[in-house]
Amino acid sequence: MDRRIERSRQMIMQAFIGLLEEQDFEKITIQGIADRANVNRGTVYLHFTDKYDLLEQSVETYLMMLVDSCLQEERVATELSRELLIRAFTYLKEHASIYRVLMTNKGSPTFRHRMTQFIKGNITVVVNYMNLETGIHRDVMAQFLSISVTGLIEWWIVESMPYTPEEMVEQMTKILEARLQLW
Amino acid sequence: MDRRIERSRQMIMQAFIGLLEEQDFEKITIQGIADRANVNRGTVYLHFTDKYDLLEQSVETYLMMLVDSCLQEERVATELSRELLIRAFTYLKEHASIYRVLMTNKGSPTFRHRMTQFIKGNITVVVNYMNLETGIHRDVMAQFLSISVTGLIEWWIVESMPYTPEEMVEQMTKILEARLQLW
DNA sequence: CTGCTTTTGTTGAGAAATGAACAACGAAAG
DNA sequence: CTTTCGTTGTTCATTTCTCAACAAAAGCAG
Repeated sequence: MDRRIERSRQMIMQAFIGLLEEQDFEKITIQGIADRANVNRGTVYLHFTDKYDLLEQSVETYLMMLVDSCLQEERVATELSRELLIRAFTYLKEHASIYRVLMTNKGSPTFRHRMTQFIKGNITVVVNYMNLETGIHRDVMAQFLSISVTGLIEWWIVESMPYTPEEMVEQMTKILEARLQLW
Repeated sequence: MDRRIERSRQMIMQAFIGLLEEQDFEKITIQGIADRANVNRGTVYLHFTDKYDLLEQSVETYLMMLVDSCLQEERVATELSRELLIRAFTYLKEHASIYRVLMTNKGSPTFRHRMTQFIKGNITVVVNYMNLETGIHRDVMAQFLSISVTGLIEWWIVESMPYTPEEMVEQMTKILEARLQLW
């Protein structure tokens, strides 16, 4: 397919995220986005109907890029492997500037929400293969795991990644393998 | 003017310099440049006749960008001001990856040569306003100064900029103001 | 409220970039 | 030597992007 399309979309979304880092979503203008992307204003309308569509598509695109980065060869995650998680953390670290904006932007909780949704979809498959102790419902387990992973990732990014991807995954497995007796 | 032109030229030249950093000039292919620039191979031919033209134009363009960066408002340098030199060093530092390649690439001494030429052109004006001690010819003085500046800049870049721009300019003025008695 | 400016979304003509195809050439491999 | 193989430089029809102009809506100062 014509590489101008992908390039224009990329430049526009990048510029948009960049502006989102500096100013409030409502303050951002199409003209400003076009200027920063070094693209004609009309080109923005060629790919996105308006600001809100641009936000939505950006969220979706960057979520998919994150997913693709850790589902390299397997294509289907039948198990929540350590390597997969490490790849995810590593990718996030490499593109921290973008994902920090998407994660922390209070104006739109869309990205974190969509991310949780997606992780839950995948984790549900894994949970269905698990041997659960009696009394634990699979849907509760899936919800618990996905919200935990998302939450840990968000914390890690907000805190400017205080641990390496490996350490984070190590921590997560340790926590999950431990029998937490809080009461 | 159509911003696609400038953008394409930029992307191609950037990709070219990037490749020049990794491999020998003769080993570089138009296809490789196009790939790295994320541009159709035909587009390269739309702007440059061949590899050699691309090298020439890159040298000229990046030299002019360096010049523009330090001739911000004055437009004409009637005096070799400290500020002008600091701006030059600072700009070089900011775009070190590009200018290191252009400066050190043994295959083509073109950039350093053109740079010396240009500096000499400007310094000649300055020298004509100087009060010279008897016996010093203005053309010799101009040649001496321009080759000194270029040489110092080259050394500074090759050595990975061991001093700040301010320190370098300070050093230069000290050297020039000193009465060197070597024999 | 009333101008005044900025931003928006849309249009059309024209320019630039695209992919695909081509013949020609040199280099490497059999 | 002949046969691949990759690169080159060029062409062409098609698509995308650009610029400029426009009317309408939104934002804002007096």
